[in-house]
Amino acid sequence: MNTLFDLPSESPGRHPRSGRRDGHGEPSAAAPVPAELLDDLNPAQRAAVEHHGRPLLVVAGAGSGKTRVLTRRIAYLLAARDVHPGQILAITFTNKAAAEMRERVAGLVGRRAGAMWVSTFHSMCVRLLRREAKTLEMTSNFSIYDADDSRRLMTLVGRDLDLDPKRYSARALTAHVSNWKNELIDPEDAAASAASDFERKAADAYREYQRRLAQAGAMDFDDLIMRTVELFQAFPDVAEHYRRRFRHVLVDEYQDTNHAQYTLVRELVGTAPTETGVAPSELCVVGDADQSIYAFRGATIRNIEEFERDFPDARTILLEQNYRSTQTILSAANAVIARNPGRRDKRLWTDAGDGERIVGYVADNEHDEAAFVAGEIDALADRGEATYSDVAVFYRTNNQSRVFEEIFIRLGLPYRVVGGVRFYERKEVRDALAYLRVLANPEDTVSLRRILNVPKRGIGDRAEAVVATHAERERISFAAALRDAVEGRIPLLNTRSQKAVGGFVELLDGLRELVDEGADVADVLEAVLDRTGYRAELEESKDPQDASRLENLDELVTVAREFTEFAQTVLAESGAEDAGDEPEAGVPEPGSLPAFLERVSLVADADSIPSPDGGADGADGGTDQGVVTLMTVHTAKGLEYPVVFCTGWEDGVFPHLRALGEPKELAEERRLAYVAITRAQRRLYVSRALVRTAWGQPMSNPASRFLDEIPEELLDWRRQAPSRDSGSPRAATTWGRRPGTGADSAQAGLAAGGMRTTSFQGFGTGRRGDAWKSTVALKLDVGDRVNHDKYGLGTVVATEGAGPRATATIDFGSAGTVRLMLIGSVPMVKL
DNA sequence: TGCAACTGGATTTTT
DNA sequence: TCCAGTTGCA
Repeated sequence: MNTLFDLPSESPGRHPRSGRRDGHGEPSAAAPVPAELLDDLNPAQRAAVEHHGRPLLVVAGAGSGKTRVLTRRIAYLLAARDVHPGQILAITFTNKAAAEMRERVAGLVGRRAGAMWVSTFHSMCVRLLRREAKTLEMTSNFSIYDADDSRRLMTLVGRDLDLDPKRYSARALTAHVSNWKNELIDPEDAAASAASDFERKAADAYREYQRRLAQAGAMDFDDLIMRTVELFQAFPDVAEHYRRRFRHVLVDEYQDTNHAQYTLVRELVGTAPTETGVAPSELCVVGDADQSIYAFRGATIRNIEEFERDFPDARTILLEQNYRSTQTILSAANAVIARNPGRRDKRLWTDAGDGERIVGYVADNEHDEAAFVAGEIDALADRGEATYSDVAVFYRTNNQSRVFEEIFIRLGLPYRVVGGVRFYERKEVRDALAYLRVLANPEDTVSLRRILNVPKRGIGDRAEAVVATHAERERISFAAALRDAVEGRIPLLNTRSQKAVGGFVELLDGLRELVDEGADVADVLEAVLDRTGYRAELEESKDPQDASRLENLDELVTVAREFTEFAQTVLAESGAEDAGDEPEAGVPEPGSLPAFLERVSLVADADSIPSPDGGADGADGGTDQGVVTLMTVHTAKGLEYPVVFCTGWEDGVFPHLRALGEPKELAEERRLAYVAITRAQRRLYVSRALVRTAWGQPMSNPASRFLDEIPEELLDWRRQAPSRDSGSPRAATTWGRRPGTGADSAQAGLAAGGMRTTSFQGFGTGRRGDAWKSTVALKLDVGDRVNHDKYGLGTVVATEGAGPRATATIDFGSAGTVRLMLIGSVPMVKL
């Protein structure tokens, strides 16, 4: 969590880490000579740094020195082109990236870096929106709702609109709304273009959701972007103000931008001079289409693919020389990604030599796979070829971490799982923050209702509903309705509840007094935990989970404490020279409650990933060997490790089951595979399991098609699948290497149009040598009618395979079209 | 109101 | 299998 405090720099001239070597082999700080900034760059990198004028797209392959180019370019703008730091806006996706960029630029140019804006899309927008709140006629004090808050709000909306929570789950609705916002579609447009029952209802929900957000003085993550775009489009003078200010805009990870973000960038830099003659700003975007793995969150790869069309005069520079991996690893990555259709050809290369071959392993099951990984890590450590912190284990989905944890614990291998439930997503942390949010913004309904009865104080669902109804009827906020309740103006509320509500309101008032007196955030937080009885309740509990909840709350208090102290140090340091600086409009006072809330809302804690270069920043370094890092491939993006284990390379796992029938999703999975491979510096392992237990059922999984796409000669198979003619009882299921050509289109054709693929299997694992129950439960032909326990009535539209591999594709009407395996206990009868 | 039993669903997740 | 969210009962 150490990047929590050093970004963005709110007060110009502040740069807590200046003077510190940044450890990236950059030229020394202070006044750099322009030539020195170019010295150690390759020709393509240099061109990207020196380029000026037209919009620039830097296509930066994995490990090609992307951050180096960005930071050097900024330093070069300052040193050689006489650009003022205040004219620079650099946008990233993560705080971590922003912090790194800021730090590295500071290492190059020193204190001047402080005046740049280096921030994430979201914090930049928050800053703009708070500043321009008056223009938009909203409070500058708005709460920021994350996915969980949004879902809660949507649940309320769904109930209000009488939507069946099964058909219209808050989850599905918020996803839909998010997509609309990413596309800059407002509720009216959404309603107008709704093409299905679901969309019409979702559009209704969208409108109501927005109304309630506004009422609560809140914005969700997507709003931050969308509203900023609206701001620029509705008020050209505001847009012009910022364009005049930011003459240089740099965007990192451009392949991950969604439509709204793209539009925002476009509005910011402009494409033609304004009426008053402000020319477009200089734009430089950096990215790699092959590493676009967030389409499911609205990122659209088209932004980078069509950059030259969007910005007609643009120049593109390709960075293909890789400084991270061996040629073997790069060749594997190149071969896999080359299978994606319609991509710009790009081939990573290195002069670092071939290195070791990639080790392949076919395990009997996931436990066997984990044992292999653990054994291999042990062996590498024993031989002194790697320390634990050199090693990362990747998997597709979080639940796959379990088997690794089990065996690592058993063997005493130090490890750390990154991801999963994050700190700020923990219930107790969110509860505590909800109190703070209500104190900062009394109208924040979602937070208010969250803590209304937490800890339990006798305000149950009924009481809450009565108050909510009152609020609706009187067209007042929930907070105001609570006050009405206290004053006995809600007849339906019984006296006991009324008393309880009274106590709650009093509690909040008391806490708010504390805030008004200017108490430190940490003290307010302590007061919350004490006065509510939250801490006492956890302390009394015997549940061991509650002990860790307590620890988390203590950690939160520490974070708050450090936040205040940091702000005070900065104020003290900058006080002298920056006196006379007016507080910037819209920026919360450093160290204040709103500032703290903003920070924790916009910070993810992926920051706590132990750095592989030995300088583990986690507190759990344990041994001098560090710890092995376990994470999903998604979290691994942007990281690198000397030794990488790619596990679970099975069709249905990676690529994920739900991607198998969708060429677009399959392409994204392949990019994910590409990301996984290119994380490795020296050694790469790829493994799969023949049988894997999923949802309590053992599943036989064929080899991942991505495995087949790695050229044979790069692979050193440590263990192969038993061959077809080995005569073993398992022979019938051999999933040997399929002819690895064009399999995608065939698969795609098989599973067309949003089809779901499910298999039901009821046999034991091969390991124990069980004979196959090769009885096919149902013999089906095209046209047969069936009744399935789950999907209901259906018609067989296709059959494939025979014996244990027989499958049928069945159209269940409104329940969808499903491909089922027919082996074992199929919950379905033929009619 | 609060607890226990039940049901259904189940990727990935920078902010 | 495991979790969260809902329902039914004291």
